[in-house]
Amino acid sequence: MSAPVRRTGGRSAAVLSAIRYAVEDLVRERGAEKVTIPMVAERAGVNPTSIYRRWGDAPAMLNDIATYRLDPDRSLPRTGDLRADLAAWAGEIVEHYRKPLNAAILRGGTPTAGERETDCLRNRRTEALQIVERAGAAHPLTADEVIDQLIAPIVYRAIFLPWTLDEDLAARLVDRLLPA
Amino acid sequence: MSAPVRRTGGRSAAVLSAIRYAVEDLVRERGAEKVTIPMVAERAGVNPTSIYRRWGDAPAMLNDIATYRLDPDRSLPRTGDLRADLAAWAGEIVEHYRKPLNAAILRGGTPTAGERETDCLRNRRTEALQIVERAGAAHPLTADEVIDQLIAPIVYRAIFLPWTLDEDLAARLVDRLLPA
DNA sequence: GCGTTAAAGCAATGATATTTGCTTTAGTTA
DNA sequence: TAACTAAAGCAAATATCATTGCTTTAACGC
Repeated sequence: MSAPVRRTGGRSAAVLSAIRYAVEDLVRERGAEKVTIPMVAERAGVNPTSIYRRWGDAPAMLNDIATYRLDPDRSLPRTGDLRADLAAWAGEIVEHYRKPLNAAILRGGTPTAGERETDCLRNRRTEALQIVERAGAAHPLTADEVIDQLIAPIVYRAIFLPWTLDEDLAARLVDRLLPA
Repeated sequence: MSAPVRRTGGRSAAVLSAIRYAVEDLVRERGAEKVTIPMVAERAGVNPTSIYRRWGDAPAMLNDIATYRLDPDRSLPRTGDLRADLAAWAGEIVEHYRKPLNAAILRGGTPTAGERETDCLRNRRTEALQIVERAGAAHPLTADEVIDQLIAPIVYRAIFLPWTLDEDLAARLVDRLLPA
């Protein structure tokens, strides 16, 4: 009774990739709320059943694909200066959500009541922890503060006020978080 | 060609009220993502068509009902002290989203791509403006700062980390916004 | 290569959601 | 209280989504 051997290459990989492109197009066109699985399947030239069996429903699919797009394994800024690190990191995230597609996926990937945090946001918290821990006792900054004052405003704007995500938002937020 | 005379009383009012109760029950039971229009129609003892014609789709309906739940015409705190006013106001909002029902409605009412801000959040911004303007030049505080540092963290937590909405969150956030 | 079987495709089915034209009810104003 | 007609109700027709058993394809390990 060992775990079945996964077959992730070849056709499966092609299908997955086609689905990703299809989802990205459709989310851009209609908004994440309105992409349905049969829709994605048709656009991707793939059978709906394949999607149902892989993810079960649309939110799960979106969440998975959103996570994929901001690489969880990318390297974090590490200049040695907390302010610079935070600014670079936050800037990266603002840049990410400035793309309408990513903002739309964020909106659509909102967790259902009682569900767990989305993968995408859990990753942000892990990164915040790394950055503040690296700074050590020099700056008494908690991950919660970073989430509340950097991530929350960015995500809030991405969801509700996407047109206010300008290039220097990250810098402004960091300045308020770490006054000179 | 004048605007048709609305008939909001009597039966229409009863229908609206029944729908509100039904939505609230259903959101509590299944989460906002999963309430469908035929579902609330049945629960409310109302014809689905009435809902389709009034709102068009479920997100619009949720947004409207969410707006109603935090009364846009309630009076704002007005102690004369900016810090106290902000704390009371933010506390009210935290309290609101501590009720799982309201958090769920918030999640479900998320705007679709390209759409306008939801009514509910637009109201928050109006309120923020009133509060900071009332304080005048004494405190150089902009509505944007209030949104970024009070509303955004609260809403972010309500959506993604609802279990972190504790009673003194509002106070902590205000303290960070207006250091002693 | 070859065999095993995971994963994709297909098709039929049942369940839901949405639209639409028409009828009925009853809110509003005079 | 009567006329006007907005809004609700009804029912039939569509459209869409989701599930399931079975068949076909082709990835992976030897």
